[in-house]
Amino acid sequence: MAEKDTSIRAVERALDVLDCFAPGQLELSLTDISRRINLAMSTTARLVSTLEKRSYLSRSADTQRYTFGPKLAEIGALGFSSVDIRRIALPLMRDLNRLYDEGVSLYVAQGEERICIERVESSRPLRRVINVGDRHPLTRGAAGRVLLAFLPEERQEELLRKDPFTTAEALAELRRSGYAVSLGEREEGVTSIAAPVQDARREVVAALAMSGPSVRFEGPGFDDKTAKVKKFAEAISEALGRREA
Amino acid sequence: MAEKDTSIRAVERALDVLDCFAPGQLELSLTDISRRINLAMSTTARLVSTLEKRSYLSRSADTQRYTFGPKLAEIGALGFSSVDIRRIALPLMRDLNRLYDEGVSLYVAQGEERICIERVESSRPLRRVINVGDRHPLTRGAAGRVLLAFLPEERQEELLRKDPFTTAEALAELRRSGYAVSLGEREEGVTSIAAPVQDARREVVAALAMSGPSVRFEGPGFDDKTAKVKKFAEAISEALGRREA
DNA sequence: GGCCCCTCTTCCATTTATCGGAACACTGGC
DNA sequence: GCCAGTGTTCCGATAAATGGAAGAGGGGCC
Repeated sequence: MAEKDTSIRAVERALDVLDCFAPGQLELSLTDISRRINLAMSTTARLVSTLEKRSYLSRSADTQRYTFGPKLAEIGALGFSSVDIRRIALPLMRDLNRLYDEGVSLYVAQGEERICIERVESSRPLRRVINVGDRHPLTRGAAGRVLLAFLPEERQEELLRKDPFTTAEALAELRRSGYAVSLGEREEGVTSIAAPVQDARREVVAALAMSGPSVRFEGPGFDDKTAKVKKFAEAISEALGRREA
Repeated sequence: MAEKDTSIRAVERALDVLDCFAPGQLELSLTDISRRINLAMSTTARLVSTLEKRSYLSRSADTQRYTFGPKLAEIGALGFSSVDIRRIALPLMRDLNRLYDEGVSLYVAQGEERICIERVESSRPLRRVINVGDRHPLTRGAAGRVLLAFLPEERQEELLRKDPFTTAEALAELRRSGYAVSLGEREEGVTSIAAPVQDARREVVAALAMSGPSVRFEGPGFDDKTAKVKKFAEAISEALGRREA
């Protein structure tokens, strides 16, 4: 990617302000920042004020010094909980895909839906094509049920009331077994196996699913595939920082 | 704090770009962004290019779409590991302070030093005054040893080689007992009790310390104070997301 | 294969936002 | 009371930022 020379100076300067903050340098005065970025006080004040207005910086009422604002924590958390999950999961998804040459997807919950955030496609001509960005109800499909099963209980009840496609008992069993299976729920002749992915705090942040034509999933190899999906979901969880119990 | 009306438009626009990204909207094209912020394609391209140059955004080579860049994850993590630890810990530090009317501090490690990032002072005239920002060697003092004890082993050995004020055996005992005590190490007549604070991943990210004149710490109440410091350090750890073992 | 539409890049004349210096207010230390 | 340092506000000057236009490239459709 060629680096353009037409960047915007004011924006670079604002980012220079953010770069002033570092471990051990948690709070800085206006003068501190002005000196580090080597700009006039009035210029620095305007930059800092703009970042503060947008909650990227906060100003302490008592010390009048600046720190990172809540917006950065929010963006940081968002960044990690989406893009980095994909990056970390993708190599393992490819490994799973290579084992069986079946489609492997990663889903996250959003509202009443689940969204595919990463996908490794099968090379076989007969395949269930899924695209990154595809959305489906949480109540439908194996990956949906996996995500639904680990939502707060009242949230589960609310969604089940609206679309009683599965039951609280089935979700409890899912939490026990650690995986879900759907046989042609969204598409006739398609089977899907899904398992939960946890982060460092043992929160379920995604569902790993492997799916394909039912003719390839039925029979003696089914238990092996189920075990592998669970194992790879565990591996992704560990890669995300979840420690052994 | 009066909100200034003289913010910098180009900076606001760049932040508008960052605000386009949201859960479920992990990747956006240039056109997506341009439409959301209602600016010309050329203007949007320059804004996005500047953010990409500074690693606040990344551009996917295959899809040509933008996502949050590594810099935001880095800043987000930094923000949480410093300012939010203080905010979360402060109410509990105040509670501990009220129990005994002694000074309560929170330290983090940086390089070969520890830094005081939060402080609740005693109201008594005889007190050991400590300021936010104060730095001391990791090898000295109760809080220093607490932080030192949970560093990687080779890092401990390196620091002990430079300043053999404590021993590997003492650090092992500290890890076992869960607290450290210093009697006049940095200042004659001052006692300090410290315990480790963990985050959601069970990493020791800070040391909670209560200190004051030794005349007030000696005697029958010492064990009670020690137990309380440990208990409050646990409470702070739980508030930071660390689950029960 | 050609056409159309959309995305994206690059360039440049114009506009105005951005800039920093200056003046001033405020605060803490001596 | 004075001084030094921090921070705020204002304004004339100028260069940065802007958006429109032209064009390249790619994908989909016929």
